[in-house]
Amino acid sequence: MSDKKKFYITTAIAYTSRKPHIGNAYDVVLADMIARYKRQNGFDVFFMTGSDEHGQKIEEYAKSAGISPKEYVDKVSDEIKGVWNSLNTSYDKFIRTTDDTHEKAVQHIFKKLYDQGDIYKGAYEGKYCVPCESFFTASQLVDGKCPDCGREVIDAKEEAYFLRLSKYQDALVKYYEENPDFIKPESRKNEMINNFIKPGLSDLCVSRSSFKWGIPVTFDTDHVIYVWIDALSNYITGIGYDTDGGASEKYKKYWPADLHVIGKDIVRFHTIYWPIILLALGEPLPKQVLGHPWVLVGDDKMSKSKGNVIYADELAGMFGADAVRYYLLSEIPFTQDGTITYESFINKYNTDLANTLGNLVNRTIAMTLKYFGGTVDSTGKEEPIDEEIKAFADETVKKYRENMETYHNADAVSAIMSLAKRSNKYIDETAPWVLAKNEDDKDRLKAVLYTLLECIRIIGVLLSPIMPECSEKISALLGTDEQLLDFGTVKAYTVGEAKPLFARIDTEKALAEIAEKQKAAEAPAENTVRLDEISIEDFAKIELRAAKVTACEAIPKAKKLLKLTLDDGSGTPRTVASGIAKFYTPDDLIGKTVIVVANLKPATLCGVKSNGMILAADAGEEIKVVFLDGVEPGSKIR
RNA sequence: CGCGGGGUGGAGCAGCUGGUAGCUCGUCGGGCUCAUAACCCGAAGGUCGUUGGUUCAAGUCCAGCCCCCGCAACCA
Repeated sequence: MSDKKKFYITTAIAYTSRKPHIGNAYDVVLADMIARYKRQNGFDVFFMTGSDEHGQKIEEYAKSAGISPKEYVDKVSDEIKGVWNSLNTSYDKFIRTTDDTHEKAVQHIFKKLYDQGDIYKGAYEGKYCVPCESFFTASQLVDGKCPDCGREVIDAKEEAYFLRLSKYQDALVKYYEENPDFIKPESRKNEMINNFIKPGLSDLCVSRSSFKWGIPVTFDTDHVIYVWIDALSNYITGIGYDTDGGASEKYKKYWPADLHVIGKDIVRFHTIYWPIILLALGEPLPKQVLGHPWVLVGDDKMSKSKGNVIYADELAGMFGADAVRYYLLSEIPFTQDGTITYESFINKYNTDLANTLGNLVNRTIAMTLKYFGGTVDSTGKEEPIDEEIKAFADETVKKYRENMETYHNADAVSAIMSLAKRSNKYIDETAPWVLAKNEDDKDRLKAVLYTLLECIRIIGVLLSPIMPECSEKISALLGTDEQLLDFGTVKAYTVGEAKPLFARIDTEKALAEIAEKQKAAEAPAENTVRLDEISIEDFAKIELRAAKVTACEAIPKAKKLLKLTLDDGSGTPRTVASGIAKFYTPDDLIGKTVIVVANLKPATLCGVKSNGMILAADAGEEIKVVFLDGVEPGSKIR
């Protein structure tokens, strides 16, 4: 029986639609750092991550891949594990929402909430257009009619199950008030309160009947349990929660979670829906939710279609897991989105890891070997300057701890690097190579090297949650695994052979290699994906006409939309909305002739009724409208 | 007036409860040679988006405005 304090930490479970990119991996690396830090500080840590494997999207992806959803998620789930493992993450459990135990537990949870009246069968009520088979809210209607086809709509309902959020609203607000640190960073809390709670919570739809790939509602098999209850529950089902009160020892020990580490995009689910589900179940609420920012590539969100995705396991393959962890943990700010590019990655690697840290260790070990055959102890002659660096080391440990406790990891890392820099400076100040020339200075030289070795040892220990491999290498080099952070704990050193910790990267060469690889990988990418063959008859169904832009204006509420008025030769002006406002001004377009898809089903965008679309090319980031010269409006195009 | 975040030396960021504007990279000059062409020192460079207010004192508090970025509005 251990009397260690427990610490239960989770990441968001990754959605198995496709292989996770480095932004998804940040979640797990961050959680892993915290888990390792807590372990190092004597906590009994349980660290869980996993994959979220249900939903319509997966059903569709599997279908287009020609395999069953289960086969599909098995594959992606393995990929996710592979990426997590490539980053040396120390999770204790990887839960999958297709695990039998999870599915059963979720069904029990759903049933329990239903039985006690927190979930009820209701209906989406709305306006329904029968020919279009679509639901609309009153606000979507145009003149009270179907915004798509303009026909009359009828009142209609679609059955679904709902969770009563309103019932627990007050309890939730109270929890926020009593636990001011529940949501981190603070700004996200304000967002939740202002955006969702203040206006009043409306009940949440927790089932779907439009797709099958999910956990069935036991007592109503037309319905499948929707993501909220399914995915969020993983945090308790994964450690053995049981609605019948027969929860496992593990559950009793670890719940409530001490920290949910998640991306900022799902803060709402973890700080409103999840607590309410728990309130309804009568279980304690998690102590804290950390909503971290995103990792962007350059200025952009990563996305496959932009071709700017960076994968963590590939980076780790090239430069090592530690380097990837180091970048993520030192370069991503606490509240704002961070950025990664190959250039910045390599730059950071070279300056911090190779130059500052690696070189410090290397030169110190080399001198210890050269001047003392590798063995040095604390009996050397001290001088006042030694006190300075010792004080600096103590200060570093303090700063590091403060920042680690509040998850300001970038600041914690920068404190460590400051000590490495201070140590490099100390070498310059003491000039060991000068001392080595004079036998009388031998004692002084010993003190200098001993001081450096102690600093390096401390650096190594501090780094262990951030770069576990590097930390181990350092302790192997120093021949000690002493974890105490007090300066002077280790009295004597016998060092190993000097080996660079991080080899410098030749930036240009590395970038060229990466570019090469990308080119090879990009060739068969989305741009060149071909659709199925169609017949000439199919093509003939599309009516393309030349049309002259007679008027054009921006749509006030829309950022991307322009409203065009076209002369298509029919005599009546045609209105079309087009998402090109970022690339064209109205003046650019007026008087020009474009190609319009004339028989496209009308739609309403931002309150503008659009009859057709104009043709434009995706030119990288830009969109270029296809213009025609010298063609009469109305001319047929084929 | 949909919601939220942000605008700090060339780039990327710190600056919590107000009192000499910091860090990393980059640039320029110098030093050293133990070390991975690494390390150390110095310098140049900021009206802290803008206007007004509170205060003995404001990036730091308040108000208005401008710009950027997310989300939402199903970019036909």
